[in-house]
Amino acid sequence: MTYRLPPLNGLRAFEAAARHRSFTGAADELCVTPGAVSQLVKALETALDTRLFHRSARAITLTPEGKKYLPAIRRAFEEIAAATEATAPGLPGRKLRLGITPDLDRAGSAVLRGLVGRKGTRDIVGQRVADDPGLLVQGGSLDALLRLSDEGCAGLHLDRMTVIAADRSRLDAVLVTRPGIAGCRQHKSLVMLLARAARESN
Amino acid sequence: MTYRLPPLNGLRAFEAAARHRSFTGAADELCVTPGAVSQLVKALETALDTRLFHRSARAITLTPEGKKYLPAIRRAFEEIAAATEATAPGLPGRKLRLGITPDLDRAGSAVLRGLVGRKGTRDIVGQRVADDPGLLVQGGSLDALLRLSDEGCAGLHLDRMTVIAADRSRLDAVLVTRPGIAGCRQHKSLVMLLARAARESN
DNA sequence: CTCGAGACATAGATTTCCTGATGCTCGCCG
DNA sequence: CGGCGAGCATCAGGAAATCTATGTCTCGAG
Repeated sequence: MTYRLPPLNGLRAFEAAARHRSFTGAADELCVTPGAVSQLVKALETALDTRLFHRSARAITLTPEGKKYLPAIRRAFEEIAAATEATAPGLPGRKLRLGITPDLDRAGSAVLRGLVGRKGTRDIVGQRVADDPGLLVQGGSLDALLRLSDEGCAGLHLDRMTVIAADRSRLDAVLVTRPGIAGCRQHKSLVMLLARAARESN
Repeated sequence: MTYRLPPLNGLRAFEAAARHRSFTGAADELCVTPGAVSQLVKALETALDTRLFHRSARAITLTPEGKKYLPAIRRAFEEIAAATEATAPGLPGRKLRLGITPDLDRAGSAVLRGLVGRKGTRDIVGQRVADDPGLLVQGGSLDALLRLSDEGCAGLHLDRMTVIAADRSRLDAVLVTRPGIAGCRQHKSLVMLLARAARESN
């Protein structure tokens, strides 16, 4: 059996852009520039001869065709991601080493305190570190870094998060992750943890 | 949600190679050289840090990890292919124009005669043409060409088929298809038709 | 033993892809 | 109403990935 498949990297850009409702957001996730995402999506649309997004100056929205197309693509990627994680785990048999910058540590978030604590969680062990994405290089001492700014993170995976400080104020933080790790079990566990904490403190 | 995905083109090469049990066969399908497939698979194995094939001089076989990995990948590609065909059909609303070379036409296969007949089938209309893959260029008069040789088909999708002649002898034919069309509904229908005819004449 | 098929390695060439700059459009706000 | 600012499109140039071509090796068939 032979498959008729569109450009797969374009498909990935499409899925990410749809999820973020933004080419810029997708670009952060994919560690490329917004222009690259724009080109990938356009190439996909050309290959399909079908428009997937409406573009306006401020936002993108899915066309009916895009809406129809997306769920299957999402399922397919979930399937691939799950199988990959099962066959070749991203962080086999160890915890994700999370760095937390002094700024954030000082804010005294309850969740973060739990992560830095004696044993961390099953999947994560936190530590206070300098605010330096350079610690994330291959072979470095960190797998991910939670900080306030997204500066100097070219080529790194970004997730924007809200962190609840001790005084119940909300901080806009950025979880910077080494590519190749982003999306593995431990990383998902971390993102979930932070998202739940933010959601529960309304 | 963020996905951890391996190199998608390598995944495609992996799936095709597993199906053909051969890098060369996969290369035909993907319209590249066997060396390219070899490199894509190796890059995938490196990214996963997991060996997917055992290589011997004459053949490749899946490792246990490869065996475990394959079904999910296959399901994912099926999902994508189906969604793509549903959202953006390869040959929207028309029949596949199949060329049949004089050699094969003369052999007088019953199935082929049916295809060339007045109306063809629901999906296919056949015609006798010269043995020239050049007819398959974009904008040309053919979508696929059934012939005996695979010469001069660089960059075109190949499927190897068996055709039953009028005298019940078996001919090794090659179905050459324009890339971008291979795998669409009409093409699948054609491949099925020929495969069934060959199977039924044992 | 020789031959052929097929996998691998490498180098060079080609193509793809990404970046960075620039321009545009739209909504917001003074 | 006119000046931002955010975000997407586009383009040219360059970086990076990918493909081809060639040669080598191994194995199995004859």
